[in-house]
Amino acid sequence: MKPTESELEILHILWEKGPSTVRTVNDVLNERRKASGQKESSGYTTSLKLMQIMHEKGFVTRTEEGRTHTYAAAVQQEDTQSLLLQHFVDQTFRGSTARLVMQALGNHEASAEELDEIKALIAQIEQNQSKP
Amino acid sequence: MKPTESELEILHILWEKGPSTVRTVNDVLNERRKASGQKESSGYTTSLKLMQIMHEKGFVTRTEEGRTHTYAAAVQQEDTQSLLLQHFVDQTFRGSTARLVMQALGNHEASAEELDEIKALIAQIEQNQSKP
DNA sequence: CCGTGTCTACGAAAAATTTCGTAGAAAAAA
DNA sequence: TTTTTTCTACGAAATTTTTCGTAGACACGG
Repeated sequence: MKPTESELEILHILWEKGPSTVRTVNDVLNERRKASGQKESSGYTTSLKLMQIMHEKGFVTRTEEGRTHTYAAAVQQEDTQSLLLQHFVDQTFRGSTARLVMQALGNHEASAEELDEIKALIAQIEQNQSKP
Repeated sequence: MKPTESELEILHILWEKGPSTVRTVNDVLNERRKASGQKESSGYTTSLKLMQIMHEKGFVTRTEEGRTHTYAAAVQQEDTQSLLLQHFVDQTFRGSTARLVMQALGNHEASAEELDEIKALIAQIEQNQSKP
């Protein structure tokens, strides 16, 4: 299943910081929102509610430590990104991964190192294609 | 501004088929939805309403021909994809285009021709980087 | 001419997502 | 101990997006 936009924000924090309390997540969330200036800060109970919903959906696990709960991501970052990417490619590029990559490389300037990484990856894929 | 999911579906049809009536768009929409089996078919007035909203938002233009209206995309496909891509990279890969590309190339098998295209593009970018 | 079908406009229901207010329990501070 | 803060639970607003029902105008076939 696909996490919503807000759920994804929280997942990123859990992936990066590891298991965390609602308080921590909410603080980081608001720092980031403040830094980027894209969204409003949200109240504590908003994050709490979201994380409870994510728990119901199975996106996070929860352990009780005394009064407070500690949440941890229950889904892998790469799996989730892969799932979202699939949807995005279908929706925005009508399934053409090549178009997506071209657009991505065309717009944003990737560093020389990143380009090298990508070249290496392509070479590897070609290897596998020639020797199946 | 960013089109919603449904609005994007309609834009794809207008980009591909050129200026079209609501009837045509709705038919194609339902064919595609039926083919992929992902979503339910939607009624005529649903598409009509969506396209009216898109007109208000400026995503499409509209010309009256007798009783019926013909709609055309008012935004460029590449511009829109670029905008959506920007949001998606920020949201899902926290801004790392390189990660996105790696993930995209890693998951889906691109054809040899596509890989060649991408390699050519990378070469071109490297050209521009060495000669700024 | 008359019924039937198709078109637009419009409001509002339905669904999905996000946000918050309040209550009660537990902890911490005073 | 008393007060204040901090937690969870929960329901329900507020928002956004999608869908549909209905009405009135026009066209077309019979």
